[in-house]
Amino acid sequence: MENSRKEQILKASAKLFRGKGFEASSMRDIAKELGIEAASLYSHIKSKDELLETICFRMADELLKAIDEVNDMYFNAEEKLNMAIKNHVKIVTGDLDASSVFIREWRRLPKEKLTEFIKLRNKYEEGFTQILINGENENVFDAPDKKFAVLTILSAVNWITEWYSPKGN
Amino acid sequence: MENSRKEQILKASAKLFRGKGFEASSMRDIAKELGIEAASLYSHIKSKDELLETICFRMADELLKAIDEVNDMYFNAEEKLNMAIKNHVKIVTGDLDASSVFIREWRRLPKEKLTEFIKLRNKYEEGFTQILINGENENVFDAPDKKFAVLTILSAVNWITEWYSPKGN
DNA sequence: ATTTTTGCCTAACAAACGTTAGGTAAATGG
DNA sequence: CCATTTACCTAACGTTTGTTAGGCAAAAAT
Repeated sequence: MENSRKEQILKASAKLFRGKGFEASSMRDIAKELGIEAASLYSHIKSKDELLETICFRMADELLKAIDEVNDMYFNAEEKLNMAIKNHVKIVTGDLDASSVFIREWRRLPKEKLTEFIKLRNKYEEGFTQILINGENENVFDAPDKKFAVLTILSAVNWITEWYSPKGN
Repeated sequence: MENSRKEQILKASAKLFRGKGFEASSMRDIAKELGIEAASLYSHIKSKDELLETICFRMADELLKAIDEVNDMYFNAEEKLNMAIKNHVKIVTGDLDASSVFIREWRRLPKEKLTEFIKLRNKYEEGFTQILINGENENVFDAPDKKFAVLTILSAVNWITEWYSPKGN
């Protein structure tokens, strides 16, 4: 169940999408990575778009679940922010290929799925914003423009995928 | 000289590359933006790759020139860092389309140009690193891992292109 | 006034793309 | 032991892609 052919295809897709981008990675490239023909992929998946969708929405769901858990816990705002960032880093470093695609290639989602994705992403950002609002009430943070602060935090954190290597520091 | 046809093509390309990505923007799309046929573009440019190259390397050169100027000036490290970031922001906000392409689409450069581009980008980052080293000698900054600090600064600053609007705040 | 250059056009190209159809051999299940 | 499903194959499709060839009218240069 875990290493099904579909899962292997997703893994190979994420690797290629990360390296060369979504549109520059052809079905024939993905197939070659697995040692099969391009047409054979369609025994397991419906379309190329489905691959990008699955990768992006899986990451989004995982991140959303994590921040919801943090926000439901009864910690103070400082602890919450700490936990949220730690979780984010853990998830992102847990699958660098998929994360890179999630961060970098989501724009290539088909229009209809794109708006759905952006909705999820905004929800995630609101999770962070909520922590900052809590922090302001507790007088521990001072962030007049919360939206701005959240984006700055996430932009810095997301840069991980560019330099983090599993065996490096 | 300033609004030559080639310059118009570059402007339209940057806009499209930013919006839909390099590979998803066809020559026919770019031509339509200018009200001409795709084949007509080739009176002014050599290839589609040339468009991406010109956009990316122009930005790189402009940024490099700016940081070199700052680093040659005799300010203390704090002033230098301030100036460098201010310049970066000014350049990036000066042409958001080109900057987005520079930040987001440089990966799609042809292999040979890609390594050249990365060399320039590293040089730029070293400009920042140099400032942090100066600051450490002057005991005004404390950044044990300079490479990391520089990337964090730049990642935050580059996020501008995602939210900054010429008429907004 | 005549040549040259410029800036566009239409038509077409070969290559690459995502995807479908139809088949085959091996694994699976009753 | 036979039926069915699974996982792959080859061949081909229609479309889109970047790009070239060749032409034509207007503008610029001589």
